[in-house]
Amino acid sequence: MSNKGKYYITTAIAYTSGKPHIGNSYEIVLADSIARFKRQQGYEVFFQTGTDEHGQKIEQKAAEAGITPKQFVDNVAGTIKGLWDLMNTSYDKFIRTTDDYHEKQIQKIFKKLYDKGDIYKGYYEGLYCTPCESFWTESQLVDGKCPDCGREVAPAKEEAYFLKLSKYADRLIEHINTHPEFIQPVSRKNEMMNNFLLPGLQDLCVSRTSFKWGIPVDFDSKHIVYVWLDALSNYITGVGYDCDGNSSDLFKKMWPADLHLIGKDIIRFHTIYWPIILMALDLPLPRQVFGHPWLLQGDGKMSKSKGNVLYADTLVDFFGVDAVRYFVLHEMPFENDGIISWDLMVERFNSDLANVLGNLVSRTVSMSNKYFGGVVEKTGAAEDVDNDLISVVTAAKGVVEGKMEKLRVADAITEIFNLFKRCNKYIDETAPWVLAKDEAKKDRLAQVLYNLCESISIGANLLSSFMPETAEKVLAQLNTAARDLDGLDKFGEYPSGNKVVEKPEMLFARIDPEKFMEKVQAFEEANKPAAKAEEKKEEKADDKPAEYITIDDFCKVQMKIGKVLACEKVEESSKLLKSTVKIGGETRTILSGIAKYFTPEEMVGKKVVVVTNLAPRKMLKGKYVSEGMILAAEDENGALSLLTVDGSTEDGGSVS
RNA sequence: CGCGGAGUAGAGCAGUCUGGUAGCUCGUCGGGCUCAUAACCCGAAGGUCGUUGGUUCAAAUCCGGCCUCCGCAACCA
Repeated sequence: MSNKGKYYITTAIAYTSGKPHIGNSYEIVLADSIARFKRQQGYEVFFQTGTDEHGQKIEQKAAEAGITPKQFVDNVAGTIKGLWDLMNTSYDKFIRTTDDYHEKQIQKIFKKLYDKGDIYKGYYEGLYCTPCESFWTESQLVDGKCPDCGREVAPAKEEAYFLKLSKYADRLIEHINTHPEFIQPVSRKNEMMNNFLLPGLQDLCVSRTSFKWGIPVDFDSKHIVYVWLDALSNYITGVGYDCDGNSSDLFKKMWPADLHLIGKDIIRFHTIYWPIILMALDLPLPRQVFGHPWLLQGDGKMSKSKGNVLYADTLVDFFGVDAVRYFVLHEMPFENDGIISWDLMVERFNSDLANVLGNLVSRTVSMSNKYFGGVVEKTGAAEDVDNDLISVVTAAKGVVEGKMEKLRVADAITEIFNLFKRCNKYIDETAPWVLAKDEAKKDRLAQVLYNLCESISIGANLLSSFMPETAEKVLAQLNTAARDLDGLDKFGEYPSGNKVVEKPEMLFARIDPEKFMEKVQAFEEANKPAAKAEEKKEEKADDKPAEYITIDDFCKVQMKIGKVLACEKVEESSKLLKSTVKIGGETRTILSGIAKYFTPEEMVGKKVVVVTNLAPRKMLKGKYVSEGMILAAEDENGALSLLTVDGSTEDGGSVS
């Protein structure tokens, strides 16, 4: 294998605030495919991924769960690593930002930049809300008040450290302009230039004092290093960067990274802050940052309470690892968001994996057995019809490489499947079952089967970066070894006289869509209560939901009949209706999140059940106060109906 | 006017940067074949490219207005 040099690829490190769903898992599979492909091409690849474990959000979540932040992130990081392993991803390094070598380096980096003057101590000036312990900018305020709690804010100053972005801005603009491949896709580049770089960069505040879960600034320990400075630096600390000049050989070989693969939402951090941090450290910039789009769920919104959030491990249970890899890679377009749904997955599974690929292998292996006892021989009995097959198959390597060069992974896979489709067509063109009837055409029949075995071998080798297990299984059925990419444009390497397996193994068993959807529904049903409980736990981890309440508890809830006198939409919200409700002698204003289900007109005149002793709740930043709750029933599909009383009960009547 | 994205055949998408016969996969219908996982192969139907103005010899593509949908944010007492 020719050595083409090194290739250092990273994913964004996953934030350990919870279990990643299938959309999050997509990135690691994408990176893995690229890494495997580069290895097959002959590059010395280093593939790094990991977890981002610091920050206020994690501190809060841990507190809610009643455990330490470290316990919390250990748990989630384990889950994430388990998922990455389940997806058969071939990362070389899994870094955690709580790893001690990383934390030490971050402190050193911070110190170095401080000594150099690129980080300086200043004051963060802004409008401060004391109870919320938060700074706000003018534009974030709502009616001049804190957007969180609606209280007054006051101008305040706080000691903080800043990174001199402005010092390097021109250099960065120059770099982006002279390296068109740096930010991919190109539309993102324009976004960064127009929105951030050209208007002028403000220095970035790179320390925090409002929480503790992070890496302390070692010479000023009440400050915590800004999580992005902490997280981004994983790309160098993970391969052994040392601030004092004692970097590892690995670092010297691998840096700069060849590709940072990230989600489109964090492009700004990777194409502005990160390059500037590197410039300040006198390190070269990564060659390319690719902001991939998102994988969204098609059939209805993902929601924990509906129990329909898709996780990689669930999908693997239903389809198997390689099928899931195929879905996410194939459905994800290059620039726009992709959609994933049960229907689409079943369709792809049946038509692409079972019909085109699985069945092709199956029919080829069984014909080889049927006609030649499994022994495939190159007899040289060629015909014109072979030429097109051979040219398609031998061209595939170059086409796939071209697509991969541009990171068009979905297109690369499509090309490989086109190869398999061409094979199916070839079978039809040559009709081996006809040849088999004529003893004189035995040599020709042998050559046809040989051509098929060779074509499938080449296809399977091309597929191995994307669906490693499947490629291996196909090659095993053809009883042949994996090849380097280099030779895949040559036809005829499959050993003549080779014996394929006796019985073809079914690679992908066709799925009956109806039965399958029944299974899915049963699964979602089964998961619903669990998901609901989990969500509740997340929200209120401290008080465990009691299974029973006493009659006394129940009596604490006062419910009365109210008559809706007036109702209007709340301008600022798409979900809220504001109702004026008469309950006996008093009238109350109640806001309800039911605007999608009822019009204000429908509401007026209804007699509804109202919880009257619920604490008043400020909503929409304190602009409104809701003084109770109108009860409604919700079914599985999320459709709502109001609890009303029939007939004669007057408003003010109590419910028990 | 909170930020961002999207409207192309029944479904999912490509094509838009760089204007020049509207394409792919699935589904549907018709035909062929029987080696194979009711699979495979061939053919057909199906689109005023969201709408409306403009630029141009020529617009899915460039420019402006409008409509609709989605994500984020806010919010569901």
